Parts: sequence; C-alpha cells; structure tokens
Amino acid sequence: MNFYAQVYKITKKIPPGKVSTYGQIASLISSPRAAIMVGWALHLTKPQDKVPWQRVINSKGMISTTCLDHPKEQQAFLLRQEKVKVNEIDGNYFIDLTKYLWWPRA
DNA sequence: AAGGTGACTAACA
DNA sequence: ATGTTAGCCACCT
Repeated sequence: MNFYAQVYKITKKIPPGKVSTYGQIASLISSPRAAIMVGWALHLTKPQDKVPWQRVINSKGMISTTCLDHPKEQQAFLLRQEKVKVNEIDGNYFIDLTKYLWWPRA
C-alpha cells in the first residue's frame, strides 16, 4: 500500500475532538522521520476524500500550515467546531496536546 | 523520464 | 539555548 494511502487511513481513524501529530502518524506507518511526507499527503487531501486533515498538527501542538490555500485559521476553525480548544498566540494557533492528543490503542 | 519539493522532526554544533 | 542539517519517498513539472 502506498505511503499516502496509509496516512489517509490512519488520519481517518482520528476521532472528532482529538488531534494527532505528523511524527506520530509517520511512526505508525514505518519511519518516524517521514513526518514531512505525512504533512504533504494531507496537503494533497481534498474535501471529497473526507480526511480530517485538520486534526493533524506538528509535535509542538502548533498549526504550521505553510500553504496559503489551507489557512491555519481555517484549520483552527474546524477544530473549534469539534470542541477542541485552540489557543491563538502571536498569530499562530496552539492546541493542548496533553489534553487532546489522540493515541491509537493508547 | 528525472529531479526537485514538501502541512516535519530530532540530532548536532 | 537557538540554528542548521539530514532523512523520509511519492507527487508534480
């Protein structure tokens, strides 16, 4: 199975109200250092794919979307819709990982 | 068809 | 402590 397919598959498992990280998902697939590819895979994701890409953030709990087509404020908005508390600090958005981080089968 | 690129992370200096 | 470098591998041009 393609790396991306696995990214989508795992990302879809994230329940509403929870978030995960790129590195974490990369680790679940194969390589902990393939995090950047996870992010890229999500970048290629479309609404019709029904992948909750907004639930995936970086290891610091910050929304670091560099893509202008996917505004971080949009991601923050989507997360808030799921009852996830998003803190806005200096134009960036942070999420309390200790509270919202999702871990598959703990 | 081949090569650059990317929503990241962590280790080194 | 902060800044830079290497590693990951399929997609896009």
